[in-house]
Amino acid sequence: MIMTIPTPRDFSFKRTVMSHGWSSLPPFELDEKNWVLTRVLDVGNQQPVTVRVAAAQRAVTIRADRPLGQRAAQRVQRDVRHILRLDDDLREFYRVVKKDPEFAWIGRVGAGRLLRAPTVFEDLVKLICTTNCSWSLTKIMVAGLVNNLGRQAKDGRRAFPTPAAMAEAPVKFYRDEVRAGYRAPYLKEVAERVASGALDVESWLTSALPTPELKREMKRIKGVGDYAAENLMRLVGRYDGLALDSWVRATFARLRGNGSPATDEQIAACYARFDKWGGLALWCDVTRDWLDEKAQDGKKTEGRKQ
DNA sequence: GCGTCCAGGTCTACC
DNA sequence: GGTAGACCTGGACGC
Repeated sequence: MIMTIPTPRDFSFKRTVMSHGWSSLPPFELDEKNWVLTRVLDVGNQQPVTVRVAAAQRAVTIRADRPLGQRAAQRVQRDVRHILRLDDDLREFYRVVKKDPEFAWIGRVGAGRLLRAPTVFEDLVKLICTTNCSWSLTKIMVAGLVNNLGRQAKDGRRAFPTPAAMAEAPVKFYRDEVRAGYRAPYLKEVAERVASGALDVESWLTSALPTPELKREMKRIKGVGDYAAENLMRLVGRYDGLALDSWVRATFARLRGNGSPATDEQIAACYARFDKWGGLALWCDVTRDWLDEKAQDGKKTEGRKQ
């Protein structure tokens, strides 16, 4: 079954799927040769569906692995729109960066849409799995979650586990199978809170809370600090946090400090002129050459976060 | 192959 | 409010 969704004029499929490391974490799979993004999507109680998403003329095409009813098809289209940020309006961001010759390229190439999961819960869990470890360990942890707890699609691929499935697994599972180490009780706890309804992380997408308050709410989750909260803020559409980690600091030093380390305050000052878009301008700045590097040598995402 | 050291972000206890 | 140490793992390195 094939579906087509029109895309905004300023949308870039490649820039979006390559916007950070999510496309290399299951259930995402990225075919960088043919530029096809594959993943398993949950469509309610029925069996999950594997979809292959690719760019077309001012549109994306979605190939589902089986015929879908109307409701399931709508759910798939909603998820793809959400994942690719097709409904995000970045025109103001592009107007702001256009004024700066060093950043005007962002609007020209359609950068700035950051790939995300169909649910805030999945993004949150994955971000906890990126903290205080190498990217290779993040991949091991996420694969452990998906392979052990995710529901299976027709082709054997698996969806990301539901909060309920994660809540049922014991802490020992997170420690021994997922290799989450000290994060094990954090993952169990957040899954239990979301599954029970005590914590509604999906509401963060439309929250009216001021950014600092929303960030405080995110940081109340064990395992979520400044770095994880500010990255999650970006994925719910708020870009004033810089989400600094060791890779961003080192890349900033290489690009803008002639190799000399900068303080966090100096980094913030560099992007202050972009106001509420500062975090997005920073991220576009430090990842500008990713697509070029891919084109040149197929460089993987190893050695960096996200 | 084995042991040791290091990097990574957050939590907690302490001042 | 700020700071130091612990948490845990994979990878790099030396032997």
